[in-house]
Formats: sequence, C-alpha cells, structure tokens
Amino acid sequence: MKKFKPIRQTRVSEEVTEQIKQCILLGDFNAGDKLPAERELMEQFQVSRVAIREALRALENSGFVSTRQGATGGTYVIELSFENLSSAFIDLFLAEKISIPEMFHVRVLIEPEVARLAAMRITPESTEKLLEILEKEESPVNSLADDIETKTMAHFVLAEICGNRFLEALVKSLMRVTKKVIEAVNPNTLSMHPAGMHRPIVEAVIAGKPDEAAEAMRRHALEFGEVMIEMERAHRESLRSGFNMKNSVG
Amino acid sequence: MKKFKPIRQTRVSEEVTEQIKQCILLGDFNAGDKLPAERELMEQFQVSRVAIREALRALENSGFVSTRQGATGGTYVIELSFENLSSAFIDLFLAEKISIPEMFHVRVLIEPEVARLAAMRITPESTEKLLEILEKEESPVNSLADDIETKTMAHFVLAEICGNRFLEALVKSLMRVTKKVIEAVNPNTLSMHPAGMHRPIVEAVIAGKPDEAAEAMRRHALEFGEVMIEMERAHRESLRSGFNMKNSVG
DNA sequence: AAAGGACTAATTGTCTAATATTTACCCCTG
DNA sequence: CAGGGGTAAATATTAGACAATTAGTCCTTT
Repeated sequence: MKKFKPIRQTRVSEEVTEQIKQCILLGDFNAGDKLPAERELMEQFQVSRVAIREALRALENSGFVSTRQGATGGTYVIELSFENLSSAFIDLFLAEKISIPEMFHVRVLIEPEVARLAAMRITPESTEKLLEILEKEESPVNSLADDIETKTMAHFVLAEICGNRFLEALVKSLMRVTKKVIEAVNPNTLSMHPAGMHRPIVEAVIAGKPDEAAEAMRRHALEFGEVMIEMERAHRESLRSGFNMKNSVG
Repeated sequence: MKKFKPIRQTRVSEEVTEQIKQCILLGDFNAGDKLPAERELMEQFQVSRVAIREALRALENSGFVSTRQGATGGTYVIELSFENLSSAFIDLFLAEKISIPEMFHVRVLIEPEVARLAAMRITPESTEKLLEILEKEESPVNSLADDIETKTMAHFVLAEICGNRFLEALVKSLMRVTKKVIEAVNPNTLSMHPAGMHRPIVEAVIAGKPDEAAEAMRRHALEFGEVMIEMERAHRESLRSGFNMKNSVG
C-alpha cells in the first residue's frame, strides 16, 4: 500500500528561499555578489514582492545574505559565519533548555583539547599574538566591559590557533553564552579572578607542550566553571528571596 | 572623543519580533499558547500586517512559534528544540565552513564522555531501551533508510541517557550532519559495517562501567570516523575524475 | 578650490485593501 | 447516522502606492 505521497505544501516564500539558498551553496552567487533587486526577483520568480521579501528575510536570518537600503543598496551574499550557531545556543539558554553546569561540563571537555591542539600547532605569529594578549590581560583595565572583552580573548585566539573550525565555532559560541550569563548574573565576576589567570595555559601552548597546556586549561576551566555555577546559584537564590521580600512587603 | 553613538536603525518587524520573543522567554506565553491573530496583533502593535507577518516568520524560523492556516489556525508557541542548532550546523557543512575530519575529531572527543555519563546513570528503563535497540540493530533490515535510522538510534538514546542536554544537543546535531554526509556520499556506508558494531559500547553502559564504555565508544568513533573520512575523500576524488571524464569526452 | 546644499535615481521599507486558500465545525439530507 | 455542503475564521498571496534611505551629481557660495 502507501501509494500516494502527501501533497507537499510549501509556502511560496519557502520555495524562493530554497532556490536562492541552493544557488548560493552551489556557487552561482559568491560572497560579495549582489542578488537582483526585489522587483527583479519578483519578475523572475513570478511571485509578489511580499513573498520575495519573506524569502530574503529568512536568508538574512540564517546568515546567508545582508540587505541594505539606499542607492547602492540591495541584497548581498555574505560569508556564512558562526553567528547563527551562537544565537541558537543563546536562545536555548534563555529558554532554559540548557543549564550553566551542563555548559561548563562541555567546556571542561573541549577546551583542554583546544589548548592541546594549539600547543601542537604553535607558530611565531601565534606566539606573538598570545604574548600581546597576556600583556593586555595583566595591565590595569579601564572599564568592566573592556575587562570581559580582554579575558575572553585568550580563549578566542587559542580556538583560532587550534586549527579545527568546528571546535573554534563551539568555543566561540560558548564564550558568547558565558558572556551573556555574566552580564545577567554579576558584572563583577571576571574581575574577581586574578589578572594572570591564563598565563600558565598560554605559556604551555607557546612552549609547545600539548599535555601541559591541556592540563592547565582543564584546571582553569574547572575552577572558573565552579565559580560561575556558584555565582549563578547565588543569583537565582537572591532573585527568589527578592521576590519573597516584595511579597511580604507589598 | 567618541561622544555620539550611532542611531540604531531597526526595522519595524524586528521590534515586533523582539517584543514577542521577550514575552515568550519571560513566560507571558507558554508552549501551546496561541498568540493573537495577525489582525489583532496589527492593532496592538499599531503596525501593518506585513510587519507582523515578517516578525512571525522570523520567530518561526528561529523555532519559537509555529503557524497553521485554517479555522483553528493561528500562531502557536512551541517548545524550543535543537532543530535550529542542527540546521545551523548543516548549513555550515554545506557551505564548507566545517569539514568531515573536523567534525569527527569533535565526535571522538565528546561521544566517549557521553557513553561514560550514560554508564554512570544507567537505570532499568534505559537498559531495556538499549537492549531493544541492540536487538533491532542485529536483526535483518528491510530498507537502507531503516538501516541508517536504526544505527543512529543507539547514539541518540545514549545521548538522552547521559543527562547533559548540551551534550545531547551536540550529539544529535552531529548525527544529523553525519546522516546528510552519508546520503550525499554513499548510501551504502553503514551497511558495510558489522551489524553488532554498538554491542560492546551498550554492554559496558548497561554494566555500569564508565571507563570501559568510554573506551569502547572511543574505538568505535575513531574507526567509524576513519571510514567516513576515507569514503568522503574517495567521493570527492570520483567527482573530480567524473568531471574530467566529462571534459575529455565532451 | 573647497565646502555645503539641492536635486536625482535606485533601492529597500511600510502601508492599505482586496482576493485566495485552508480548515474545523455545524447543519442538513438521504 | 454517515456523508456532503456550507460557513466562518484564520493565514497566504497579490497588487499598487507611498515613505525613507543613500550614493552620486551638480551647482552655488565663500
């Protein structure tokens, strides 16, 4: 039996999205290229402008194109980045589909490997970059935002050095989520850590000692993770008692 | 200097998206709830229906709501799932921002941990599920699609058992990408593997032996990864020579 | 010459209003 | 009481107009 397949019911805009996406993936359009104007696409696809716009918006949301208004405006194909991955992660956290401890468990798992790989692939240029970061990290900071920025940088650069773009994407996403958490929970978290917290890791990487780098990173990730978990727990606690106070006062 | 911040220019639809998203995240709307009809939202937000529709479409694309046409239709809030994460990964692969070897390196890193955690949390119910899967896996298969389905199931269930939803999301995404690759490269890949390929892993998990489970999984992931990498290499090779043949013939 | 302003053309952004399509539900008939 | 047809509610799609943004051109004024 089962002779008839259900009629596939797709929205017009979805078909447009799919066609354009395929063109981009197949290389008919490359990063930097300009897609035809909306009104032209309208004629080519023989659908209304609304449909075209919905399709372009979908492509924009998934990071394939970028749209500008104005004289030289239009829709331009851009390089696919890790942005979307990161925001998918962030959404999952905001919706409480993933918890902080779960995230740090993964960090403890993958970041040592990143450090290990980085140590195996270290070059003079990378060394220089890392030394610059150490210096910046250990000099006095101006603002809190700068401080957070500075202290995530080491992780970012190590991820870039490690040579595995998948790991790089994961680490960068994790750092972005971590940043969100810090902003939400306690802006002072990072400052409470010693300025030289990354030095042992970076030194082992520069020395080209994979095992030591991995171990140093593991220790760092564990320690930092525990602090963050405790901090978030305290934050939630205080929120709850805050609500209770409100109730008892009001 | 730097006294003026640039005027942030947001589209109307983006503001609508943001407001609705916040409402969902803050729990004003829960999964299953129905958002007001487009025409009503139109009045509430005081914008045109086009803007509302673009906003709803964006929310749909990021997995927050689902829209149905018809009498009991409308826009319904749904549970955020890992779907978006997976499709972000798949896009990155299709755009060649991540390679197969890079992916398998990550699999070798995380799947043993998944197996380890599963072994530490094994329950009678989980045991039963795993035994069922083993049985299914080792019985003759009907179709190829079923075969692939069956052989990914073990990984899925272990990921669910492991108790870390982040790891679970990663494993499921990785499996989905792997499936894509298999479909693209060679539909016969999985069948070439022995039917009982997951037995050592599952047995160690059921026995509650974390280290053995992790080691068994590591071996499996390494082996399977190498086969896949080689297969994909061969596939690309054949594609190239195929093109060359075409050229020499045409 | 240089700076600033006005105009123009191209493009996306937004709105309004109408029509098409889908779907659950009610009612009616045989 | 089963099946068919109508109805209402909602989204899907279209068309056309107007608003806003932006780069470039050209012109005027200093």
